[in-house]
Amino acid sequence: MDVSARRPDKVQVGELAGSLGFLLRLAQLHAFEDFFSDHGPRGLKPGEFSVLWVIACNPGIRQSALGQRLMIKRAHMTKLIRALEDANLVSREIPDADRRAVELTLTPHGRQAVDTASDAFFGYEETTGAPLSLKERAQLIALLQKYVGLAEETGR
Amino acid sequence: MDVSARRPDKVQVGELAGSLGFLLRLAQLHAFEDFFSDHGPRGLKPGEFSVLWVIACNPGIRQSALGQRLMIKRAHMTKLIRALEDANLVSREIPDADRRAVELTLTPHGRQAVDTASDAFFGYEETTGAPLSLKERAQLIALLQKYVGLAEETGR
DNA sequence: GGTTTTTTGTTTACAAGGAAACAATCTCTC
DNA sequence: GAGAGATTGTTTCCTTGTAAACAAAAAACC
Repeated sequence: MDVSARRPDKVQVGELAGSLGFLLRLAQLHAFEDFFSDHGPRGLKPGEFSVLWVIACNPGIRQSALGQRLMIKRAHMTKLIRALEDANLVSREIPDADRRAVELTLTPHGRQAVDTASDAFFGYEETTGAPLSLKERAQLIALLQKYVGLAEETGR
Repeated sequence: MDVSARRPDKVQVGELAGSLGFLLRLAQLHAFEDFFSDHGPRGLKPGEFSVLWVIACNPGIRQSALGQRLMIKRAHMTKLIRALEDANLVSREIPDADRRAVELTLTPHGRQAVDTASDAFFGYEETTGAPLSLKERAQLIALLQKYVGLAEETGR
């Protein structure tokens, strides 16, 4: 074998380069790295923003439904929502119809935080996707939407 | 607002559905979920397998180079390699030419583990990608390769 | 109507992964 | 060749996320 193994850019990954799971992991890390370096800590972290955003889109949504759509486990969701409640961004209400559940709404402060952050988040999204052309980026997004079962539900 | 927010399948995510970072996170979780449910705990976890695999492809590779290619931070890499060494799967050797570095090789036991696992891993990969056609899946993989800078290096 | 089963959220204990400070070695410059 | 600075790996502490056991309420069953 040669000495190329010491040069990071010459590392061979063989068949792994065709593995969907592997590529998705790499791509996600890549996207987050972009996000944090460029965009910087503009207050809300991506996870927090997505939770707030979805609550804004679905006022009164339950923790379980939110967690299923965002693929956040219940145990973790509890902590997230608690933290957001402590930060006075969301309010929890237990409906009379089902007293196990928790219905989530944004506080005025939360609504304002989402408003402020959404420009930065979605604006950033436009400019990312470095080595891809706009067309390729759109194609990638469409395929991912289909893969995760999120197609055709955007605008409705 | 309507009551649809309680039905997990009716949750609206708005513009988030077009966010590359969001989709990548969802897709990765989706892929891992597939993997663990179907494939089950066949010994090696995905992360461990990929590390062993890349060491197999690049004998004598250094921890830093491995970490850069796999996007694993140095602090974490130390722990991973330690665990793999304790399991007698890799061996660490400090080269005379640079005594800071650590060069990694598979032990015979490690080589055997990769051989056994690779069929399961790559075989599984073939069958995954549920709602996508074979063509779409190939397209997705090609786009991801380009996005993460892993194109054209597969077969070499 | 009373018992079982399921759903929903919480708690606790842990695993995965990262940031920052550190020590050792190498490299570069003078 | 003697610092100054960069690289490599390790350690410690912290954040993020998960698994499993639990409690409370609803739904299903008989």
